[in-house]
Amino acid sequence: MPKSKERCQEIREEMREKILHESMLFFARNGFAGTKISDLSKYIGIGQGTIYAYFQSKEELFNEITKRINYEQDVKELKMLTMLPITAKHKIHKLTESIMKKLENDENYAAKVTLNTQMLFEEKEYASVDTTYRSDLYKYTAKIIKQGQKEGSVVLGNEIKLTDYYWSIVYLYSLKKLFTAQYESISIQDLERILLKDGIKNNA
Amino acid sequence: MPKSKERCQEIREEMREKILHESMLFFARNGFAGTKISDLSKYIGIGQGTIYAYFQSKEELFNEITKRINYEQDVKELKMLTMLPITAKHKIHKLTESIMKKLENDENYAAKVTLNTQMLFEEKEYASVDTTYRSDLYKYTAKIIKQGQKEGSVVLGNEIKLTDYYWSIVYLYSLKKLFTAQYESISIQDLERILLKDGIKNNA
Amino acid sequence: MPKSKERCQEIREEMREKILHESMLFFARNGFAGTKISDLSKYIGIGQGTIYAYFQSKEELFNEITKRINYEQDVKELKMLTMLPITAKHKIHKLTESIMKKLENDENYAAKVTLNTQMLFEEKEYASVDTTYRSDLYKYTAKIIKQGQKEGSVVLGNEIKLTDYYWSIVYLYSLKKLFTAQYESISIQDLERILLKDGIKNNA
Amino acid sequence: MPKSKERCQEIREEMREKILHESMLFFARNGFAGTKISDLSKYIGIGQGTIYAYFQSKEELFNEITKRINYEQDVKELKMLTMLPITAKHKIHKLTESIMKKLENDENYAAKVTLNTQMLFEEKEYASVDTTYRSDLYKYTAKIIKQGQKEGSVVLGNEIKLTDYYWSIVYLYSLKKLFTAQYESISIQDLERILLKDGIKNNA
DNA sequence: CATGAATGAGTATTCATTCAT
DNA sequence: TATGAATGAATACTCATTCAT
Repeated sequence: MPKSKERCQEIREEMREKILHESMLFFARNGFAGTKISDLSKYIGIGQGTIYAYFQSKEELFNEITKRINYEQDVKELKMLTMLPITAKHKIHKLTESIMKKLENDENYAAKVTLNTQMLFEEKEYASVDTTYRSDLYKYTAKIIKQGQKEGSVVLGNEIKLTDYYWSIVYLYSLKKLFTAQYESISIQDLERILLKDGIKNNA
Repeated sequence: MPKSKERCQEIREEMREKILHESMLFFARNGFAGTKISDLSKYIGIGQGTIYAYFQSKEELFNEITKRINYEQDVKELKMLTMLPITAKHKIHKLTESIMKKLENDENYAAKVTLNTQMLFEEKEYASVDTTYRSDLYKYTAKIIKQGQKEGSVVLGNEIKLTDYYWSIVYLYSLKKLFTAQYESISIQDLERILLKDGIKNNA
Repeated sequence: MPKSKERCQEIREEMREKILHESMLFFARNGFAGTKISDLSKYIGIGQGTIYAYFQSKEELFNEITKRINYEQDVKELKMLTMLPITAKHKIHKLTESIMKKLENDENYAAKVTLNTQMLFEEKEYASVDTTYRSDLYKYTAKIIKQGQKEGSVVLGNEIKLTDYYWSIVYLYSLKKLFTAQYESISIQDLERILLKDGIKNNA
Repeated sequence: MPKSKERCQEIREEMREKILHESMLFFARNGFAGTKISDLSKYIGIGQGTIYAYFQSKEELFNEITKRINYEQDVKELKMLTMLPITAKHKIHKLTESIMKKLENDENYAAKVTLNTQMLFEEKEYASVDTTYRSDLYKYTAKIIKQGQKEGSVVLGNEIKLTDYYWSIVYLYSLKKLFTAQYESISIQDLERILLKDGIKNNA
């Protein structure tokens, strides 16, 4: 009995995870308004009512998902990268490589990024856009850019704008991966070039 | 009577244009599912019924809009640019300049581009994505890229992929213009860098 | 000027008549709820607004029409027939003949009868059904039936019920005329037989 | 689970039947255009949405109902009657009696007949009016009439026209039953007289 | 005065949410 | 607890009525 209670809790948690997980992709593909609960539940393979056993409303589910999109791990990685005693060019290469790998292998990475973009476009206050994770991700990227500009390997210009440019392209290719059938990623070099001065060696 | 009949036709055409024009922006901002006819008609400043006097359904209106998004002018310009006896680098600079100017001044340019992107993501055959205008735009851009690669001013790589990369970023900044309050465009140099090898002089 | 005023009045009256006349048939065919003003006006060959220049509302038009359905002439004829010094059998024959002729030749007779029937079926008080004209028509018909029953030529039974039976069949064939493409009327004998005892000679 | 699935199917079928059944009467009373889904659902005692869980549209529901109006049982009965080794007069009496009884006791009989009439009047091809059931019902009735004419008990005249006449009156009294508050049926003799020569004994 | 485009109240239909099983 | 049928508020669409021309 006591064990079953725990087990029960576990099962609940599992189902909740499942819903959250599957919904992320579905919402990312169809948007909030374009997602019908009936379709979503069919997609997940559960009854419509089940969703409401775990979430109060479609909106709560969506919010929960977007909350989930946490870049903790990403931020942590990036932070460490920032502090490494290597050239900015090298850091940018590492970062880009890591992003492209995730985009390639982690299906949810694209959904995560896409939803994040969607949120920005919802009728929420645009001011509050700079949620923590984002500002952190940006902060560290900007730091690297600044370092690179000093070192002469990164193009000149406002580092925040360049940061935004760089990440926007990551968003863009997340969208592409999510929506286009025969997705073909850009190369690491192409993405790097957003920031790096194009030495002859890069593409030679 | 005969004159008034013509005039009547004219007025009808004007209203149709008005609806089409205003709806484009609204749909671009809110998406198809996210657009309510009641809101849209209020936004346009007409009665709900009026919309149905010109279009059979919300869907038809949307389709009509997307059909409207024609890049004829853009394609024509680009075609002429392609054939000019100047360096690819110069052509790319001209093209980029022209795009940025449109993005800055023509509100509908962003909507056009955004809707086009949305269309790509609808549940249509992804195969048929390469609608004419697009393929034309791509065709000429690719030509310039090829020229540039020969001339040594453009980065190496598959010219179609590079073309897609370049235009994708135009889409991206159209989205940004449409949806973000304090939109700040990238610089011409930033966009050029997608294609051009970065000579030291560019950003110095 | 004074003449033009009269003429104007005349023209107005003509148009009103036209609308009333054409609408009768249209309403008879489609019912009140099934009639759209847009369709009706197209059918009449005038603008929608014109109808509202003569009638306050769709309902007023309909009411005006039903008011118009006056059986004055019919009642007068029947009254005279009733008082004629001839056998009931003869009277019934004459009446039946007259009805069949009208049904055959007067297009509006069928519409008139049909609308009258429709009115009975509307959510009006069923009690008030016995509008004057009707009660008059019924009164005189019943009188003839009574006479016939005394004379032995008419079937036995409640004379009101028989009256209703007889006229109902007139309604029925009005409907048929109005709605069926290849309308074929019943014969005078068939209708008479509702009331008359069938002498061998009748159909021999 | 397996049992519950069957049961579920059963329940679905029941609801569908219920909607179909109740709607028949409502449509018969109010016509297609005159029937609002909101009113209908209130009348049935279900939510508006429920109707759409079983039928795609108001029109489909209406069509389904009219399809439902099957006279199979009636046709079967009549067919058997036709083949009985008795006089046509007797057959007509039996048929008439049976009809009057149904009209009296089966509320849906009137609705069935009324809707059938309404269908005839819809903008369908009038040529295709002779749907199977009807032609069967007519075929057998005509047969009896023919027999009666040979036997001398039935009035002369085209048997199809007489058949139509006879059934039209059944329609008529179905309408009356459905729509008039104090419905009073005609007598069996009155209906028989449409076909039978009036022997003195009949009404004596 | 006649018109038909524009309007918005009214009606059909959809879909988030509830609830009996 | 999971389900999916039922619900009705929200939304798409229609049509009687108005009004500028």
